[in-house]
Amino acid sequence: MNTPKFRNWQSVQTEVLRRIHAREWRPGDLIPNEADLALEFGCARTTVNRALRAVAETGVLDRRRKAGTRVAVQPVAKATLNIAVIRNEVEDAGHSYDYQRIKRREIAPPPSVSKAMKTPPDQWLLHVCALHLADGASYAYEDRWINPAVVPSILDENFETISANEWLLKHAPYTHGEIKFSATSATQGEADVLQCPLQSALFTIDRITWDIDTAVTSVRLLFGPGHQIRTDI
Amino acid sequence: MNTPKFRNWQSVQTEVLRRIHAREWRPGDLIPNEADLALEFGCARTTVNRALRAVAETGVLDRRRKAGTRVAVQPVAKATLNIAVIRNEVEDAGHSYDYQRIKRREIAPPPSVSKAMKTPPDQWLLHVCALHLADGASYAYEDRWINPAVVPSILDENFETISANEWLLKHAPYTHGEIKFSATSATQGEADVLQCPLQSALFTIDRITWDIDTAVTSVRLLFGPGHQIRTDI
DNA sequence: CAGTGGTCTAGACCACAGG
DNA sequence: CTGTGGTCTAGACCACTGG
Repeated sequence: MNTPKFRNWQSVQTEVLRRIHAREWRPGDLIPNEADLALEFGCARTTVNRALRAVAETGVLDRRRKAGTRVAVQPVAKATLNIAVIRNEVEDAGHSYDYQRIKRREIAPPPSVSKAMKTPPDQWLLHVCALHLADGASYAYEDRWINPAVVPSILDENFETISANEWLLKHAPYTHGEIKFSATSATQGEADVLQCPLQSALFTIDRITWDIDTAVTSVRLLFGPGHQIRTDI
Repeated sequence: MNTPKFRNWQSVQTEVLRRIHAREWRPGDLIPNEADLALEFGCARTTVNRALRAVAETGVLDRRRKAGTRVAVQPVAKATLNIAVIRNEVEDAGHSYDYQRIKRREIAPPPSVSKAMKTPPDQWLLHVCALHLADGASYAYEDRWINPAVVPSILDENFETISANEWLLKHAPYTHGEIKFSATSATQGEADVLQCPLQSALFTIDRITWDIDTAVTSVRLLFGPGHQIRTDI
């Protein structure tokens, strides 16, 4: 065996990716098990495990006990999007951030919302609408419903200077959530607020977060025309 | 110390998340170092490391050598999207998949494409347009440019029965890429193909993949109105 | 049943960056 | 300089699951 030593899991990972890329290990192929690779690479099995696990997380390898490790036939591209607080998103892009509260009221939500948040239909929620601006121009419109049962102190906040977006992150813990991305046509009201033509295609994010089994907040973010989010794969 | 034993890294992770959630460790707080936690939890430091690393990957913890581990002030939500082969996406949703090739030609691309792919302006590329259908209805329109220099054998394929999407995944390796998500308005041509109204808001994915320093393919996917992609956070 | 990946341990050394 | 996380090792046992 004239394979040089691999000293760390990153170098093992690189070698594994090289073999896959070079078609030494083809899609669908079973690759050697961890113990054999450890022997070949001259390192501990733990190190090989770490490397293979990292590769598997990207979807390039399929690992199953007893069945072994295979090169994925159709590597599902896993795109990780970082959904930051809008203020940070804007400022990191080098623009000045501004915020305007548009509406704040306590009202029973439409059925679609109470259903999604699993709150009683007659239970009122806090409804906050606001506009996020970048360099003075409309950037995103936020339409949010908040369950005051989770964080009662939120009723003391008028959201005139701080966005619900930031307030919640700071004060309301959540355990899990769901995000949906879509494209929607600007309604007249949305077009007015975002200062764009009627029916403009708006990049849309719908997010709902939960604290164990209670909905914390449900929000729809509408981004102005041309907005895009990017990520490397 | 009456803390019960934590036997595996998942349980340590759960406990860490519980403390953060319960505000025992607040945003910005420095938490004990790995060695101390290992002592408290009655497990090896390696195990604590594994747990904290997992939590840090989700953005809930910030870890820095010497500075220690802190609870993130603004946990950037990391949404991982699985971009699968369209056929699988459709079939996994329980629909029948169908495919129609619309166009295939070898032609010099518009400047925007040759620039993005860093190919000479006069270098011709393979241009393939196709429609993906779910249960017989338009699902997504694919507009793709392929660099034949990377995989010359692609010129033998007419893409009448297999989509470039699948062919490339099987035959063309790539090392990295970029994905952009946005919303675009349907042009007349797009509306015709997707059988939707003019100016419909279309969820759009632009992707370009590279093999080291050579562009493999650049593709735009337009999804029909109402399409959304979701993920848990 | 048996082979594979999953994980734990104890100890060690190292790389990095804060002070 | 020193404390922290990052990683490696060798060995061990375990959990799952394919055959």
